[in-house]
Amino acid sequence: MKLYNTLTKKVEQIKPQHPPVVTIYTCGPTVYDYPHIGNWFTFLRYDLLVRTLRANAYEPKWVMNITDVGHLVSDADEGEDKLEKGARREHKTAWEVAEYYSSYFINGLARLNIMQPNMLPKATHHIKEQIELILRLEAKGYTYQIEDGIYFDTSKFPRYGDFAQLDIDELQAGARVEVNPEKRNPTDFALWKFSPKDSKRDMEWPSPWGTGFPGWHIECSAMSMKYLGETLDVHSGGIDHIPVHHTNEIAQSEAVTGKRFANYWMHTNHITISGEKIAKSAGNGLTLEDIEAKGYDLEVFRLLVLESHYRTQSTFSWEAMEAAANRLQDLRAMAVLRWQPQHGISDYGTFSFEDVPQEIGRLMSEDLNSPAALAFLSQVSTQLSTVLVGANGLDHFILMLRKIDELLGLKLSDIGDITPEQKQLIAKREESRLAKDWASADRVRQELLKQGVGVRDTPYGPIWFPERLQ
RNA sequence: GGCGCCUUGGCGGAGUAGCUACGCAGCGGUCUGCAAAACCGCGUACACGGGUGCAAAUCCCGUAGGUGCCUCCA
Repeated sequence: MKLYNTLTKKVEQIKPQHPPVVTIYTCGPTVYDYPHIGNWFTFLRYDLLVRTLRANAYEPKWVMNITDVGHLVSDADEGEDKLEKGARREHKTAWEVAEYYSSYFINGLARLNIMQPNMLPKATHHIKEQIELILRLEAKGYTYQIEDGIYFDTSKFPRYGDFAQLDIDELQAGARVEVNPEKRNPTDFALWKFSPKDSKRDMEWPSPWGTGFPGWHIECSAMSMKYLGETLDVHSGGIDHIPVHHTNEIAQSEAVTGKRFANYWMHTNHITISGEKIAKSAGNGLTLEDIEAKGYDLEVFRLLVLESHYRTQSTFSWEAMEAAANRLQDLRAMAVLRWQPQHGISDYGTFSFEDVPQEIGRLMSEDLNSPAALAFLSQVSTQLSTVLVGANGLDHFILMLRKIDELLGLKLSDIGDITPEQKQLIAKREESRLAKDWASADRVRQELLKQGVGVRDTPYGPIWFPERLQ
């Protein structure tokens, strides 16, 4: 399987260190507010990575952290802790805020049918590991202390700017923010921050240097190494993390171990709404609830995510959601053929049922080309709606649906049968049609439509399909 | 101001040298009692200007527009 590697700027064949296991570390959410659909885009894309690895007979070992402390309003280690800020906003403690949004997030993964990570470690549960890592850095001479904390001296790590192709001097020249004048280099970052002397934080811990809390970056190194070892197979995250967060992770991790931190870096691009990026400050941070309020299943949202490639900046709009909803209806109409074997289903034309998931897997294995996989699936769906031969292919058809779901997570094989009453209505309509009682037949069709069941008449008899209820 | 990226038909969106995906919407047709269903067909898309190649949407240079990061942020 191939994946674009930010480290080498090339699409590469994945070679895990200890096949079939593939270790994956993903930068998870900072749990201080509701995630917006842009956040969910990225998590759906990591899900595709894990599903595709599994389809390739790998065993992904996936760790996603939950940042519940220390992520400051500015990545440059300035400003407030987001958790503390969220606490003030909601008149709760930082602990309560973290708990609430962690649960919400984990629940959201399930709602979106995202594969459950093997572990979802929290930063606050790994303070000891973070302190130990800072001690090791200190022992190697990478740290220094100033008034507000312990910092990593990036000038001691010569490859610092390589990963993000940063020109450090240019960054300095172009910087628009004031850097802490005590820092030795503008790119230096906090490993441990001291609690302010005049106030008490909700979250703070003792450390060899004084009471305080860990810097944002150190948690990822500490937890990934604890659970997945010193060198990861794959590290994934949002494209915005390349210049600061991941650059810092690499610096502090490789400074400690002397080994490469991750062999493959996967970065997901962002989505825009009306040509603008999603940002809380822009007020366009739609949530899953907003999608459901418009009457769309979350599978529709997943299909929309699949329709674009993870490395291109893509667009969200309600028009696009509508298109995705129509497309999903087609796929569902194909899936429910399994409940209508009297019409017969079997292998056909260009592809056998066995070939279909294989082809989808092949396309996904080419740097997660989900748009191509969907294009293929749409062709299959179109052909299947007209080719109906014999009932002996039913088992293979159901297996095909399951395998497609394993790859794409669209839950096509989960769609159940209609009720016996609804089947009776369809039979009743057939009787009316035979009697040429069109008024009665149309009345029944209307009744079924209200229940979300559409019927189309074919040479093989009536075939029902899930109709969108709006 | 610095450093990147992008520009494909009405919309979304793949493809990255040679048979011009796919979906949505639209139009025309077939089937049908009818059909909102299904199927078939259509619109001659690759920002603009140069260049390299037998061949460019695909490579190179330039122009225009957009956008990302350097603040928040996936």
